[in-house]
Amino acid sequence: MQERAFARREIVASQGETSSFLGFLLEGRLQGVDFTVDGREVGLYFVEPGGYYGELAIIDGKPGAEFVIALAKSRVALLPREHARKLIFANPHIAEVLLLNLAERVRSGTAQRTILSLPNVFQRLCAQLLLLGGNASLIPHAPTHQELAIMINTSRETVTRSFQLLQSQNILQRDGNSLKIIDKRYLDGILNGDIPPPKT
Amino acid sequence: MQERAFARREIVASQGETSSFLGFLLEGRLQGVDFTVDGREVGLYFVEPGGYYGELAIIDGKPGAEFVIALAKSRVALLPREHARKLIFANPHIAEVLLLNLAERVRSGTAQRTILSLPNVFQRLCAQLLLLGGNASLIPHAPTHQELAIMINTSRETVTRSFQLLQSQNILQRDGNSLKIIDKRYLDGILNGDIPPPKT
DNA sequence: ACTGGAATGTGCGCCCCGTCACATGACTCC
DNA sequence: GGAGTCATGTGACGGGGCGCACATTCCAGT
Repeated sequence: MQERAFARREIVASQGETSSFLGFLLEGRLQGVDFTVDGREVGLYFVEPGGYYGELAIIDGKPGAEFVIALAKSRVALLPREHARKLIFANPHIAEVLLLNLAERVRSGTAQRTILSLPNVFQRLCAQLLLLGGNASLIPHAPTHQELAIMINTSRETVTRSFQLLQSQNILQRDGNSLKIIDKRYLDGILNGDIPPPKT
Repeated sequence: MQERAFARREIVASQGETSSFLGFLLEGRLQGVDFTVDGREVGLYFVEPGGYYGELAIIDGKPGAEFVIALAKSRVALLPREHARKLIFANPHIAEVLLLNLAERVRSGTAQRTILSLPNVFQRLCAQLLLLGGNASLIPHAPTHQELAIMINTSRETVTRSFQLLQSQNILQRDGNSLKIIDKRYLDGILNGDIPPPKT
């Protein structure tokens, strides 16, 4: 298993290519992105340290449906495809783990889909922030406004404006490269409609 | 393996319940739906005959994240959970098939996500119709406008209006319960921007 | 420390489409 | 075959937010 480093904005895996590796993210942050026919970027998922990418190609041998891009300087460990396949099918235990992981992938995809259905951009942003934060209140290597925007189907400008609002209300705080969620309850409130999304 | 029939609009599997069956759709059409906190319906996926639902619960034992509803009168074959699990883990070949199927599920989820990123409703509708049709030009048991609307994040009225347009241009044709795509090239054209989406 | 590029911040006009309200048409079930 | 329910059609209105344009700030690399 070899290790490789990627600079910010570097392409980790290309759409249309059958990756010959299963990649584990050791450090940094990755994003799966697709492009619509008209050139618009679409954010599919984030990969956090401890996560991985490229399982689909390992399983079905089909070319990747998306690009994987390093959002921050990242280190990944690469497991060759054949090696990975042997590992999986020789050991039913590993196969089960993989199944569990894939199931988790489907579930997180569903969660993201549900976020997208929120009619209001501000709500979508709050939901995405909660998802990013998980239980922790600190989000290291925070994605840029643009990277967030394509995840929640909106424009970069609108994300900026929403951030302004959140920061001025002391809900959110920027700390260099990280993002700190001060008032999680407010985000929750926006999400389920207890607090109406602000006008401008 | 027992068989069960569901009437239109009947709930096949409930959100929050750990299903104890893997269900194969023999006939009809199912839809996976979720609800946002504010009660809005969200369409996640369609299940066509030959497809199945409830694999996630079989794999990870967690409760279903969504409802599964019969869009038309449907028949399903139910395989008990423990039975399914034994089948899967006893036979590495079956496990691989399941992995392949799950991978396909992830890929189709990604495709749906990409559709959602199209800024124009009319484009999203055309994309969804192409996806529904697959290679065939006939869509049996066509979903209602409402059911389509929640798949592509729009309102029922807008779908109706778009349908009016498509039918008046002889792109699409309704035939009772089925839908016939007359001019597939037009839909493709709308999708990749060769043909600009009509104004009203 | 400089400097160029990236990221963020902000005003403004326009238009798509969500929502409401209601009409009409289609199917099912007594 | 009548009645009630569900699906489809259609107009009017209003606002959210996209897109454009530009200013400012941050930061990495030399």
